[in-house]
Amino acid sequence: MVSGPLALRWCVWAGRGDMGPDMELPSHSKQLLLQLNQQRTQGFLCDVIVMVENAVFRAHKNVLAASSVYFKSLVLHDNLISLDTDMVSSAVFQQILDFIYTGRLLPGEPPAEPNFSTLLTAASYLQLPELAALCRRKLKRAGKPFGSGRGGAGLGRPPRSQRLSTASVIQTRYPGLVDGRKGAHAPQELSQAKGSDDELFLGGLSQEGAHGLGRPVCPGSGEAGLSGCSTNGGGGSCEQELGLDLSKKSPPVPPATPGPSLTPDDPAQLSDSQEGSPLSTSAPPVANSASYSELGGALSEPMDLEGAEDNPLCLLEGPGGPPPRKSLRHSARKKEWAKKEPVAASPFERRDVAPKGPCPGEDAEGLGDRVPNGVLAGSAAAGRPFGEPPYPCKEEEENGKDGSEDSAQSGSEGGAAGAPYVYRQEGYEPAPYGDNLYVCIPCAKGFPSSEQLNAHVETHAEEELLLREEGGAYEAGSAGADEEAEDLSAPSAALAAGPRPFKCSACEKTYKDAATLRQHEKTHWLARPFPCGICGKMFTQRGTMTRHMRSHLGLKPFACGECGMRFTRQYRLTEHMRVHSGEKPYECQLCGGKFTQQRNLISHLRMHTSPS
DNA sequence: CTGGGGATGGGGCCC
DNA sequence: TGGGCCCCATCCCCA
Repeated sequence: MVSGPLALRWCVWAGRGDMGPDMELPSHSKQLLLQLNQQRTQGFLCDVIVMVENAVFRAHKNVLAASSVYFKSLVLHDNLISLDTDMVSSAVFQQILDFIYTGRLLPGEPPAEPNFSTLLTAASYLQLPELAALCRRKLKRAGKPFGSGRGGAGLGRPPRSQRLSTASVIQTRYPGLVDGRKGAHAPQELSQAKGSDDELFLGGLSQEGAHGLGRPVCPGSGEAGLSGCSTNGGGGSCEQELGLDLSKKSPPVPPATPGPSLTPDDPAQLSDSQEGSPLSTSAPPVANSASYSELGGALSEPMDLEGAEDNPLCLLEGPGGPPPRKSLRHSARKKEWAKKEPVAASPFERRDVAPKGPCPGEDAEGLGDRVPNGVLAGSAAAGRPFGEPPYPCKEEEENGKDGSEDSAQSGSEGGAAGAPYVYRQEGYEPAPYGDNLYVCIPCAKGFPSSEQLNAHVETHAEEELLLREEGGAYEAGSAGADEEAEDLSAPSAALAAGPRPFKCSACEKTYKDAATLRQHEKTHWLARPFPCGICGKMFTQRGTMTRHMRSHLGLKPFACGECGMRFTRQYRLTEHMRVHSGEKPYECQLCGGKFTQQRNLISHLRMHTSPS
């Protein structure tokens, strides 16, 4: 098949040349381009994702490669491309992508004359000679000096205000992409980094994204929209049916699972798989050009899948078919989330714009008028990798620059009462500076960021350790930590399994190292520092959040070698394998009943112990 | 219809 | 950061 751009070029060539007019279809190239652009906006057959700032754009490799040598080199080996945000902003890239697909410079959002300086910079960077020439002409005509370097008028990055409007640009242009509910758009996100399993799942992601974008759908376990996409028990077999090996660690699934021998040039691989894409490590590709945060922001009602059927992007419950069981389960679970976390405020705070204090007129939950777009405003501005959720990045936290974590409070778990370290969510001071939202209860000190509070807490622990090592009693009061004075004798039981000098000041638990203690102490916080970029659910641990993201994205790295069923966790696969092996290692001591899973034994034991 | 078991998904937490 | 394990919730099947 002649690819789009090739066909276009052929057409151009043919138009010029030897063929007679009767051999030429004048509208062919136009129609072709129109189709391609339409497909792009729908995400249909898009096989590359371009990440700019926090926005992601889906496109076709062929088209990009045909437009730019630079892209050509990039898309050859990567399905996920990250552009230098100093050279091109998401807003500018939006224009450029439009240009590539239409041959025209479309007005921005709001409609305005393109900034040819920034465009020129970006065009030069992206090696789009035609666009660059166009920009030069325009600039020359306007009598403006131009250069392709950084700084001044040539800056690729528009002013922050402009960058902030990216979401609205995207939203306006592709409303369906950002209008939906959780899951329905399952942004193709890579929350993982550096060769993690998730890296391999972009294929699945793309596929899922494509579900939502007009491709034939094979959601979860249900409708076989794609030929050969079979229903499979717990679902999730589509990847393998599509020839996507999403499993790095588990044994390859026999049917239709290509080995790693595929080269990047392999069309099959080009289609969806992200294997081997180094850039895929940090970027959560989303729909066509929806921004990560935007999705999150738009998905501030994450549990609500109602109405998703109206949306062509619906991934889980596509129209015209009974929702697969899994979808229902998902739906039910999401609602359960909603029940559990009524205060699921959007975590996507504009951290660098909004004051850490209250937004005027903000409601109690912090849902008010806040721009649900932390990444766009903050992370993106900071050039934060896409995969980074919209909470302060490590560096920022370490520098104490951020970490306000000032958005959502799940509050449903985490031990509000008696928590020693509290994120103060009420009683904000309007002052933009000096509101120390993180309070160490033992010593009543406030800190502007969780990281600083962390560091402070660590000093408590280290102090304690030091004092223990010196054999001295912990001196209360001197450091204002008198509340901790009482419990300094390490529980001997805990020490039995090795020294565990780090004791939680909120509970009796002890740990071997400060890091684990810190991790544990976060469970006592009201604030959960790690929000899901898709649904906004907050987590105390990054790992839990990334694992959670997998569930959004249908990332199932672990495939059963027997039946091909896939799982999000290795442990699940291990459990599952007992189904095939018949192994029932868990035995009820009361009735002798055997179980394949411990949890089912526990459930069974309850049956014994319950009054009924 | 109900209860029990099998199986799966997700979150919390520790290592 | 990921693995492993625990717990809870849920669905499906079957007696």
